[in-house]
Parts: sequence; C-alpha cells; structure tokens
Amino acid sequence: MEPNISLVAGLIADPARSKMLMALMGGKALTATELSIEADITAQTASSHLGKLVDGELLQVRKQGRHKYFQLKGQHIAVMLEQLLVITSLSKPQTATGPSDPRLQFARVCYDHLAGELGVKLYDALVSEDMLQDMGEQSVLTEKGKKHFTGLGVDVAALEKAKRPICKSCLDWSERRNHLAGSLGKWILDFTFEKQWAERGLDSRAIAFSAKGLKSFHKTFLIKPDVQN
Amino acid sequence: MEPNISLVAGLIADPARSKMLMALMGGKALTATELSIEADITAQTASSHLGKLVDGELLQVRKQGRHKYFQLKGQHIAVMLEQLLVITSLSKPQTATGPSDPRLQFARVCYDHLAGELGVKLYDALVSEDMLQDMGEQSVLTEKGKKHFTGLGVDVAALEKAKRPICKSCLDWSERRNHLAGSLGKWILDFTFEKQWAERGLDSRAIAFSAKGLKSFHKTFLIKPDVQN
DNA sequence: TTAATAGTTCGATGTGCATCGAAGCATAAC
DNA sequence: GTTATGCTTCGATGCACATCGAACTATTAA
Repeated sequence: MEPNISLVAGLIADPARSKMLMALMGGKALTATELSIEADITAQTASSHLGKLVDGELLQVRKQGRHKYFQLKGQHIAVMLEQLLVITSLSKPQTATGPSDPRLQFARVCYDHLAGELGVKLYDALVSEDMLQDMGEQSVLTEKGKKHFTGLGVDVAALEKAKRPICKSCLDWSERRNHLAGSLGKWILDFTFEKQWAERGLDSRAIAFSAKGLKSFHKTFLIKPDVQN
Repeated sequence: MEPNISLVAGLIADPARSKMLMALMGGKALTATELSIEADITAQTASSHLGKLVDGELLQVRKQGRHKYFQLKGQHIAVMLEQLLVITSLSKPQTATGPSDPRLQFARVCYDHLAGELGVKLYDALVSEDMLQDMGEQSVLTEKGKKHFTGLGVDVAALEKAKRPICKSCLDWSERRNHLAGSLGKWILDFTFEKQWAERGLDSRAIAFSAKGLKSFHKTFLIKPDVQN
C-alpha cells in the first residue's frame, strides 16, 4: 500500500485544525489554550485536534510545567503548508490577492524566514545589488554577496556545508513573487529580532517593525526607499 | 479571510479522490471511467468526486465525444501532491520504504519527469560525469552537460530563457534521494517515449522499459551498470 | 489546605458527506 | 431506427467525526 496522502490531507482539512497550523506557521511554539482561541473552539475540542495532529506527525509537543507547547514538526511541514497556500491563492483570483490584515501583507513570518512585501523587497534588492543571482527557483549567492554577509557576521562557509540550501527562493502567496528562504533567509530573520528592529505581533505570523528598526533594516540590506508607488 | 487551505486539503482528504489524483500524477489524461476503476468506486460516485475536483481547480477537463478526459490543472498541483508524498513517506519509517509494486519502485512518472530508482540513477550519473552540479535543492548544468545535451538535440539556450528552472532536483518519496525535475527532466522523459525505449504501463504512473530501450537509455545518459548489489 | 488554571477523558448530539441503486441524457456503433 | 457505452442527477442510507457539557487529573498560586 502506498503512503496514504489522504490521511495527512484529512488532518489539514478540518477548519479548526488548519487555523491552528496557520498560527503555527509563525514558527513560535504555542500552548494548547492559545491554539484553542486561535481556532475559536473549546479546550476539549482543541485537545482532541492537537492529539490527532501530533499522532499524524505534523506537530511536536514539549511539556513545560502545566503547559504544553506545540510547534510544527519540521521544515517539510512548513514547506507543504506554504505550497497549499500558493495553490489556494492561485485558485481564487477574483477576491483581492493577499491577506486582509495589512500588517500581514507588509511583513510576516513564513516558518523561519521573512515573507510579505518586505520579504519580496529584500529579495529584489539583493538581486539588483548583484549579491544574489536569481535563477528561477534556485538562487545563488555571488562573491559580492558572500563578502557582504561575512561582514555582517555570517559564517558563509558553514552555511555552504550544511544540507539546507543557503538561498532558496520561495513563492510568496500574497505577493506571488519570490522571497528569500533557506538558511540565509532564516539568518536574516533571526538577526532582525536579535537587533530588536522588530518583534512578533499578537497574531504570531505578523511582524511589527519599529520606525528606527525598519530604517536600519533598509540600510543593512541595501533596500532603496520607494521612489514612486 | 485568508485563503482557506482546508477546502483544498478536504478535496485531497477523501481516499477515492486521492487515488484519482495519484493516478493523474502520471501526467496522462484519463477518462472518468478509468478513474472510477482506479479509485475502485462506481461511476456515479466518481462523477460526483470529479465534479468537486474540477470546481476546486485541482483538475482540468477536456470533452472529447462522449468521453471526458481529466488531468491535473498544472505544475503547482503536482508539486503540492509530491510534497504531500514526501511528508507521508517520512512519517512512516516503520513500514517498508517505497511502493509495494516493484515496477513503480523501479521507474515511474512524477507528473512530467522520471522518478524511482532509475530516476535517481540518472541523477547520480549526471553528477558523477560532471554534467550536473549538485547544490542541494538547486542543481546547475555544467558546460560539459550543456554540450552533451545540445548534441542530443536540446536547445539549451531556449530552456535557459524559460521561467521554469532547467534542473530542479526533487526529493523522491520512494528512494528519498534526489532525482531530476525541471524542464530538462521533462525533456528526458519525452525523449524516452519518443525513442520508444519505454511506454506507460496500465497503472499510468509506472513505466515499462524494453530491454533494448533500457540499454539505450543507459548508454545515452552515461549510466554505468550496477557493479555490485 | 484551598482555590485557580491547564489540559484530558467520556458520552451524547448532530451534521456533513461518501456511497450506491435507479433512472435519465447524451454520443456512438450497428 | 435499435442497442450499447459514457456520464450525470436524484434520493435514500449509513457512517465518521467535530462539537460541547460534565467530570476528572495535574500543576501552580495563595
């Protein structure tokens, strides 16, 4: 018997469960009650759902005192969900593209890297500055790019040795443009939080930049201010 | 409201529908009755399912006389399904890896390119012959590779201009190794059928090579015969 | 100890939906 | 014309499962 897609799909198919999964796309671990609120259901129902998601190996649990923290089991799960988002966004061109919440539209976390308008701008800037070479789905860091990021403290050589690709361009479901994933994408997001240029919003997927932080972000990654529109 | 993943997931969640989708992963268009047989349900039920799949924009229909030919609506659908297969195969390491049907194991179609053992061998051969440079998820055709495929009649320059990446290595769910996707992967599969080295099996995802065809395939793409094992 | 909070188990309820039989409508073969 | 084949619509049946109230366990607070 072939591996049964329908089991996994069935887990995602329930609206309450898919809401939980979406909330966890922010990469942050959430407790059972937080997730029950996110999904707008009672704690009992949430408990049942979470049990199934863990059984189905979509989620991971960590027990901490009387709390239980859930998070996506891994990279592949996030990739899969993002892929589903791409499909649903492509199949509904009549409704306005992208999330209704403008904060989600502007900058949001895609599991462990930056997406949304700002994510796309970042990608474009790196390409137009010749630090990144756009090759469709595959992107390569140029010598200039390597130098620039080494200057920022990135151990490029270490990243190159890792299994995970350094730069993977990934279709953004709200912008339908490429943005930067891979280990470098993750590094940039971590760096942004570390420098306190931004913090995670209440909706765990949204990112709130401070005015100063946004300026520093632009400067560091050579993003030019919008000339028009 | 964000695009609703659960709707699409719900379409895949039903066992009958997922069987149909798997059958269509072969890339070939199939009629409603063929799909009903594949899913092991009556024609009425199949009709209902197919209607939903078309409504949900996962499938495309083409009417031809009294027949209706269905096929996956596009690349993204196939990518999504393959991603789901990867997840399900990773989450069940206890059962034997890969499909039970040895023919599927050996060579099968993954939407529009070659997968299975032979697909993996092809990929490895191209890498070890320095025609392809393995870079994790991103692979690049070397000068030597370009020359070789140009000699076979591939218009490499044209492929490079297209949006679709030339070589995309794609995780194989049965072998858990990379195989060659992208426009070059598609070209190789088309070439194989054109030369009549192989033909599609009854199960539309399996590929049946003739003895002679397999030999030619090996020779053309510089795959060395198994030394041991 | 008592009270509050986080999470779970159980049982009852209701609904959505896959399934198929029967009948109907096309298109094709004879 | 008649007969066969491919697909669809309708209605009835039955099952799987999401949901919540109630009651229970475990951890922290006071």
